[in-house]
Amino acid sequence: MKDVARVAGVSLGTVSNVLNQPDLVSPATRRRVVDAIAQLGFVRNESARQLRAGRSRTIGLVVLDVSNPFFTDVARGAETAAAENGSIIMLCNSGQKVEREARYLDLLEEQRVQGVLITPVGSDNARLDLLVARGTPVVLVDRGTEHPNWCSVAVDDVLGGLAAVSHLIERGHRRIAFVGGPMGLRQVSDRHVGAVKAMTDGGRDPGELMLFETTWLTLSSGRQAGERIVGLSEAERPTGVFCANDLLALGVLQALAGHGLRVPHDVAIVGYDDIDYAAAAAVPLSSVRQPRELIGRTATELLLDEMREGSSHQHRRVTFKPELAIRASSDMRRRRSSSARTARAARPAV
Amino acid sequence: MKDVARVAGVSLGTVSNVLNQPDLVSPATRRRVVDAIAQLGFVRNESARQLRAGRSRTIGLVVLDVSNPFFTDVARGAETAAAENGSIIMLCNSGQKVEREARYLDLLEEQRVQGVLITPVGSDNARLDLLVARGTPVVLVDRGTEHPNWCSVAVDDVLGGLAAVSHLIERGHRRIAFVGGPMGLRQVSDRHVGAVKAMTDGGRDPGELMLFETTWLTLSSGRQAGERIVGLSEAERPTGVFCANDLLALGVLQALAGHGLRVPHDVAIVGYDDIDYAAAAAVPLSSVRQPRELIGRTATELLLDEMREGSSHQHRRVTFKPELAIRASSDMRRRRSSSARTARAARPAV
DNA sequence: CCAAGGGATTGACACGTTTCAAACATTGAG
DNA sequence: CTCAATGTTTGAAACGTGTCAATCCCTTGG
Repeated sequence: MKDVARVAGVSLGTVSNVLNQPDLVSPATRRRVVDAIAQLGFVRNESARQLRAGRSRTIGLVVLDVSNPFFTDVARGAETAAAENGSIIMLCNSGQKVEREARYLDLLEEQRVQGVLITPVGSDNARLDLLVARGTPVVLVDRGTEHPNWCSVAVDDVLGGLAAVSHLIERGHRRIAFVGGPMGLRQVSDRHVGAVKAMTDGGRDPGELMLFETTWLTLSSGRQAGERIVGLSEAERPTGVFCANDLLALGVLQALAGHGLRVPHDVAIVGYDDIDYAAAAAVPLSSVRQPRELIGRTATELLLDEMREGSSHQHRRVTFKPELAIRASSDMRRRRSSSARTARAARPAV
Repeated sequence: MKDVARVAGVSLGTVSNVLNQPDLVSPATRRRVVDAIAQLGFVRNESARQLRAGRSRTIGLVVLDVSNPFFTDVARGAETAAAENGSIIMLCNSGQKVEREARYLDLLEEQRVQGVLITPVGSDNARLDLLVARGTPVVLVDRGTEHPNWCSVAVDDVLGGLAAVSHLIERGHRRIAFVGGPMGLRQVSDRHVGAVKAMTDGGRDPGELMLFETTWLTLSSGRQAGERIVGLSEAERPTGVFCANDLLALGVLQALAGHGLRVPHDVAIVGYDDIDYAAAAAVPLSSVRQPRELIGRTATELLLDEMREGSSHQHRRVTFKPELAIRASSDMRRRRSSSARTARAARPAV
């Protein structure tokens, strides 16, 4: 900037004004400065701006798994909303590891980000509380909270789990399994709670709900769970499987197909998230749909509101309702010989 | 830091030493400083560090589409390599838009990133040349280059296209189509060139290769292309389709299935990238496999090398060979009634 | 012709670090 | 007791901006 000022024959302050408040500068000088900038190929130094401003123009988004299309869709929504505000999203992948999550939070705090949007790995709030206490707003993504110190955007996962398993029960399935994990993840445990509730509501013994716990929410974890299901005798084997997310469901589907089990005839499957690949799967996958981009967008907007409103901000909790999309993977009435329909019926949950 | 210094009863310089060169500080004072830091909850200001250092510890990665699992895998590889070096990856999504790409490059340059890893949208090098001229190293990802000013990591896309279409020809297909676009993307045009070459090598008229150009490399673009294919009469319809990437291939597959066409019986499909969902598709998808994480890792390492070596750096071009993974979607000999095999044969290309 | 007013420009300071020469303290040798 | 050597600690000077009170210059009304 000093060079620009010299070349344009003006003071440093004027250059700054041209960049930040052009209206204050006369057209003639403005022109000279702009030319000098072009001539020298001057590029603003964002670090210095941040240092001066005290805050960066970056928002941190910490997700569980960038390879999961659910999260990239959330990220896209967040990115759009941030761009409208001149902010940018810094995408961080915790990979479901507490240490990596902590490392990224450190990094983000050191960068003095405007705020953090996060789907936390654990349920330990201490680190996040610290962040908030030091002045970095936090918005919980894809998880509700009763915590007074932050906003949250979530989908009612209990309702989603309920809808999925109610659907399986309604279709006549008796041996039903839940595939998902780790249970430490709130999304997983909530969906499980919903599944259990559906059993109760359907007049079943909730203890009957079989549980296949997985370590990750990935395709390969799903394949492993699928192998375990395949390994069971026909009498033990569940006929309806609800998976905590679509990646697991796709993995299970792959494993079953690999062993010659037919979906939905031998085993029906319902996933969660309704990622684009769900409808494109070997057997189009029934799934509980979440408004993925909207979640990201809303979380970002809550954060921006919080920043603007300052101390007068009232933390808000936004909860969306999930929708069950019924496709071929579960769309067959048990104990009937009706052929699987492939209708893409999407209907409101519950 | 000033506060820490005061509380610990030392000077500012000492606090800095504790943080950066602890060995220089006596254990006793070091202890006092560390305690003060903990007590005050002091967090380094990365902006100030960067300002002082002149460079950030961030590496920019600009990809065409974060929703494409190919790129998230590349990102994972890059992230791992960066972490080993104490750097972090900032993931930017150009969404195949030139303006967004330009905007992100501006942003990255303003942040004084260590370097930029990029899969460019266009073939206009001017903006990147500027970056390099001003001192920000650039590594091209997933695209080769003859340009002297930067390193590149690529996969031989001509070879990949060649392998895919040769495979279709060898399986007895006569009407073959290429689905992909925009042709402005080097990856797409190279794969197309390979496809044309395969026609020639197979003794066909390259003019016979049908072309379905798409706007994007996405599932929905694939579905649209699929609809166009379905719309053709049986006599015109290609029996073998090579798609420029797996998302397109999955889209085509979905459209065909939706209209009752059987894959591979009526139409065989080969994709590109071999993303995880390829093997999990409705019909497991034949695909040209690229070492996705390795691409990201290698690109990052090239960049770090370039930074370390400074002006003595020799730009390098790394090229990987793709491998064709043959699965059910193309694994049937034309004009024979043999049933589709589901073998997961992966064999070296060509 | 003067004073007041207003737009345009300036200059100095602050932001939070790192760095490095200089000052200081301690020790051991002569 | 002095000096040199070694090990610690200090203080001040950058780094590149944004801000804001102060100054300058020009116009306008009296």
